[in-house]
Amino acid sequence: MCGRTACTLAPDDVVRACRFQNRQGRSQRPVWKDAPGGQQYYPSHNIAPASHTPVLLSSKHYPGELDSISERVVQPMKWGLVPIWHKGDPYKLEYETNNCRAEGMLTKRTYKVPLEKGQRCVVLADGFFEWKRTKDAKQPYFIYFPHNPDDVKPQVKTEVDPQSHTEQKPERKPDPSEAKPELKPDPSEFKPELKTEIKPDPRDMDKMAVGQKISEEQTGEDEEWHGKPLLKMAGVFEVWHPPDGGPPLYSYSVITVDASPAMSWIHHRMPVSMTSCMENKHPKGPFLTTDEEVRDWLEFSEVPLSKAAKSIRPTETIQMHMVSSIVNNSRNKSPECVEPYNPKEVKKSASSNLMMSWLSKGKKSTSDDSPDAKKKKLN
DNA sequence: CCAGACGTTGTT
DNA sequence: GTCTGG
DNA sequence: CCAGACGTTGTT
DNA sequence: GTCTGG
Repeated sequence: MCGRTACTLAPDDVVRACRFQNRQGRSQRPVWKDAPGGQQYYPSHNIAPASHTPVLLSSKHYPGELDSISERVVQPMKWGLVPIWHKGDPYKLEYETNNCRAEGMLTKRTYKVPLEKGQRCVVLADGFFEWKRTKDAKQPYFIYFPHNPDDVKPQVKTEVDPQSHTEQKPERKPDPSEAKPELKPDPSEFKPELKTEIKPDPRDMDKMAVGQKISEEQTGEDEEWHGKPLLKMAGVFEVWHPPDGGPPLYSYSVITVDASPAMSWIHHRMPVSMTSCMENKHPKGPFLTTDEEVRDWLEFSEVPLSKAAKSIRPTETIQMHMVSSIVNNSRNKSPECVEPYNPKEVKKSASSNLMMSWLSKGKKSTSDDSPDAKKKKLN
């Protein structure tokens, strides 16, 4: 499934990473548009549903306003689709709409209605998290688009080994749980960490500025994006109008399918990820020089829903690695959330154990609202 | 006709 | 067990 | 998705 | 707003 993501690029870099060929065959970047209600996108290594995150859509949804600037728009939208008929607080949905099952998206009211209005979008992220559940533990993984998709394309092999596609980094050995998911329960023991720690203020993360001084127009020749490629997930969005006549709320759902072999050993569902990209400066020659998957999903007026829906399928073009369980708590925004995690080096001091046992028996009163006493440092 | 739902996940 | 908040 | 709450009164 | 169940 897809219930947690990371997205750390500043708005400027998000649109740079979304370069595309426009209808004239020229390189163009989308135009950034803030959410109409003023909700902010906060770059973060740990993003939970209900947050506003960048979403790519056709500028034909803004006729006469943005479609003359660029063919595409990136706009923050709320994760968790709010149906157009919803009453009450849009942040208190009575149903789960973070994901949309592809199998039923053309019949279920909540998704059929926006899809038939052409409200297809592409959700942008560094990657997403998935928790592999074993007997008594759950191990989080970070899943993302590979730097060199060529190396990830499923090779034609006679022997079917799901794990053969999962390891793209030669310098990193497969982790133990990857070796034999069925027979070998994850050996890493995870002490349920009672971290109440909060790494505050996601706003101070725009230090990933890329040295670009040339500010081209969206329509000129555009520089190539040299940073990490963004993961692009098929989505559906809705526009909800509050009864008081305030600004509309844009929200989205990530479309999911049954997991491909590359992922099914972790989880049985996965988001629909676009495999095409534009970075083609590969030593072995060009591979994918267009982003026609993205185009087909976004261009609702040129590609009918019936055709676009057929391109919905699981992908093998992904990479993944174990991450620390500090990602479990969505209040932890540390970069460590996405860093490769090595279960071998379990760093936990005896003092922290003593501290934890001391904490666990010295509490449990009635109303625990003391915001102090929890200034404990991670690790 | 009106009333009420409108969704996903994982687990058993 | 189930809902809310992040 | 996971973590954490899940409640009320009256008094300061 | 639109579909399903009664």
